[in-house]
Amino acid sequence: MFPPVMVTITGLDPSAIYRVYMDVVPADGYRHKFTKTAWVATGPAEFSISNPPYEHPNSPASGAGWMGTVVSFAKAKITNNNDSVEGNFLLHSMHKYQTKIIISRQETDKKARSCLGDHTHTFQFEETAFVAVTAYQNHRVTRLKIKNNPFAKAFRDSDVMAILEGAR
Amino acid sequence: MFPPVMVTITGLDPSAIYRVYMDVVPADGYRHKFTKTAWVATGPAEFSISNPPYEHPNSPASGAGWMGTVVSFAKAKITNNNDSVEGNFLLHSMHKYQTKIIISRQETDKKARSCLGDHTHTFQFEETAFVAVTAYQNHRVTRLKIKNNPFAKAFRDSDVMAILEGAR
DNA sequence: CCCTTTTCACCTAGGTGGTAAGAT
DNA sequence: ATCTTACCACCTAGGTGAAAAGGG
Repeated sequence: MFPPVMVTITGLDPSAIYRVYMDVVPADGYRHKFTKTAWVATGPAEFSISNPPYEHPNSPASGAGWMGTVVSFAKAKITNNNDSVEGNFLLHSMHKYQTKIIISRQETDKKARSCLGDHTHTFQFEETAFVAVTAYQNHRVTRLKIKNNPFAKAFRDSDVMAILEGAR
Repeated sequence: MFPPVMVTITGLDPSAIYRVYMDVVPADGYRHKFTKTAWVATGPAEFSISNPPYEHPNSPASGAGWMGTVVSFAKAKITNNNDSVEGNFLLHSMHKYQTKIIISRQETDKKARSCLGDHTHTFQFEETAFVAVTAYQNHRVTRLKIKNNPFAKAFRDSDVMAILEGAR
């Protein structure tokens, strides 16, 4: 996923141990289609696929560790392939999703561990909503990605880019 | 370090949490020199540098997790540079070292945590001994590395390799 | 017609020993 | 003379969108 979801975390107990997850969930109940300049709903969504949350590679870590830096989920991957490796989010193309961040405190006491809900908080960010595609539908998105992703440098400062800019 | 130190671990409590470390420590008290075909001691060692053990990236993990696979320390690095990043082993060139594996069980009970020695075991492997160098002294070592390290493929099946083989 | 898959050139990022120059 | 440093070509490994081919 690019650009990656990046969060800063505050308010943790510095010495407690936490696991941090990112989840990708349906943002609405429709299938979408890109028409001219905007996405429009074209019908009901496919049956939602259940994906386990992606655990951040730094997990588990202390509250102090999580709060010290920007937590980036750059390694999280999405796919439309049923045979994809574990750890990727299996999504429906042309469907709208958004991301959640889950922060779960690890209890050392076994009794406390049984009531897990009390120590887990979920944060949903509407601004992360996106439509999954197999090919870009909007040249402005393509340009945004090429401009900002280091791995797309080959497509910057090129004739293609100049033409796209001119066509804006 | 190549070839990497690789270990298999047995006898852990599958559900307990462990941290696994590799340490690099002096193997003797001498400075060495390569003469014709063998390393010989040439005098007393430099003052030993203290390096913290390298924690395996999978740490912490359950006993079941550690025992399921080969534990490889391929990412561990050695250096002779004082300004090197944290996490590298700072060694004296022309000195002999060997590696240790440290397995430490994490106690949830705070009282047990205070007497850490009881739950930490160290394993020293004489067969991992090596002399740190800034340039290879022995063509057989060079050949061994080129033959087995994927990143040295450029030097395989080449004129250089043929010449070295002939000179054996 | 619309969406998906495959292959590609072109990057980032970083691990090899060789080689020549530098340092003591 | 001996050891060290800096730079290099050449790899592994994998993340980009473009373009052409495939599928329903």
